[in-house]
Amino acid sequence: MENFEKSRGGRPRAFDPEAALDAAMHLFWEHGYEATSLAMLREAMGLTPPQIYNAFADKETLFRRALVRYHEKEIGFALDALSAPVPVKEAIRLLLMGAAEAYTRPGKPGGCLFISGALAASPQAQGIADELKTYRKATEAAIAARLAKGREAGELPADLSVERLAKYLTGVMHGMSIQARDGASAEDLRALAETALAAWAAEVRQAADAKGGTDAGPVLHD
Amino acid sequence: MENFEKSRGGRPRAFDPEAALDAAMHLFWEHGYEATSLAMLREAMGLTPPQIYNAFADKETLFRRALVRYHEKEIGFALDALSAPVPVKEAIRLLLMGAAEAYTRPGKPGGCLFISGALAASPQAQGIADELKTYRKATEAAIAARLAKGREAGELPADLSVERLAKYLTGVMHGMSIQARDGASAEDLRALAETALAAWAAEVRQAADAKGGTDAGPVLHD
DNA sequence: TAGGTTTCGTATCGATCACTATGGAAAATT
DNA sequence: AATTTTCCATAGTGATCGATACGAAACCTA
Repeated sequence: MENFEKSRGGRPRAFDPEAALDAAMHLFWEHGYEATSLAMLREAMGLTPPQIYNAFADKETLFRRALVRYHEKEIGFALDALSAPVPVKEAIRLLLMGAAEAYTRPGKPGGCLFISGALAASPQAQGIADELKTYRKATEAAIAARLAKGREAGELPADLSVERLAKYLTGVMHGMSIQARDGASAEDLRALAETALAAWAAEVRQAADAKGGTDAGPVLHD
Repeated sequence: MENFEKSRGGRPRAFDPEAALDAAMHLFWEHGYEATSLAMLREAMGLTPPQIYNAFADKETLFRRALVRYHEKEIGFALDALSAPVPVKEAIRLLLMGAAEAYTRPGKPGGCLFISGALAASPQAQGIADELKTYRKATEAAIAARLAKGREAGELPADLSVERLAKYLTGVMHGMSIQARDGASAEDLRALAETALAAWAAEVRQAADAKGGTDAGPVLHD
């Protein structure tokens, strides 16, 4: 596993590319893509500009590599939760609770890089914003897929809209990310997740009630 | 109302400051504070740099004025909903449905300026990020206040945590803002809000059940 | 050791950033 | 009309942006 990249002759690198990438990832996570200057990266990575550009091509490539590393190293909880051999409700619970922990990890920036990285961007960085949107959409799609699997397994009402519920759950995670940025604690986020999960029960109950013929009408219209 | 600022002699302005501020607000809304350059502002506002600086001091002051204008002109729905003479549940419903509409208004950038403006920022723009956080926290506090008022009116269980519920509802609004940025339609957001409001009913029911002595246990643990 | 290859450190590159000095033009005041 | 005051347009300011040119240094192969 070590020395994966074969030496092709020439002077060897005087730094660890993965450690440098980690430093860059944390900086992007904290300040976003455009607001992170090369001067800041240089200091955090402990490298000179030519070292950075030789190893990572340019700032945009460095950011995209940081996204991949973030996806692999920081938010594995999401894939773990959605692929866990548990009922769909428990899987979603693991997902939200994992987010509560990952978004408030000590020593790490609050929230999710896929949101903080570039919600708004200059026209020049539109491609970066689009890339992040793609990551967010992939999460939503993964949630929808897990919900659909649960529905097919009979764990959810057959007439439940998984797309709609996935949008809600993704939105809740996004909201948790911003709350984390605003200083919410892991416990705050867990409480938020609990309330969000209560909606799940209500939504399912509502669908089940409608199915059973005892339609109680819109839940909130009283 | 017109000619509010008295002429103090000298050559009058050749442009409408409010129209220029509107243009700046939309640009900040779309691209965020730091990613909006003066060149972009100059073109969108139809002004020369000295005109901008004479009227608005500097970029930061211009942005803060844009925030005030946004608060007054674009998201009045929030204050309207929270101060409407209706039961608290209906007020919150108005709030979320108002957000669904405001975040997807045709011809306007998606989402909320208070979120898109600067979730992440460079160290130099930390003050701007803090200012936006203050606006977000004010919304959360206003929601909590309305919930507390409803609780005192007997519309909510006495043991309900308004802070916790306010954090959830604020988080949902934040999530709606990001979903809007990612292309969600007003109908998508209304559906998201409906699901979020179902959580409300579940949470209240849960508290009421616990109060009534028929504790059914955590809703989702089955 | 000679040749080839890659990275190293130093010193920048042009472009763009937010911002302003300057001087004349236009309107209000006297 | 004379004076004062403010705004206008032109043309730039120094600073920082992302990204490099250059030649020396350090490795490999032969």
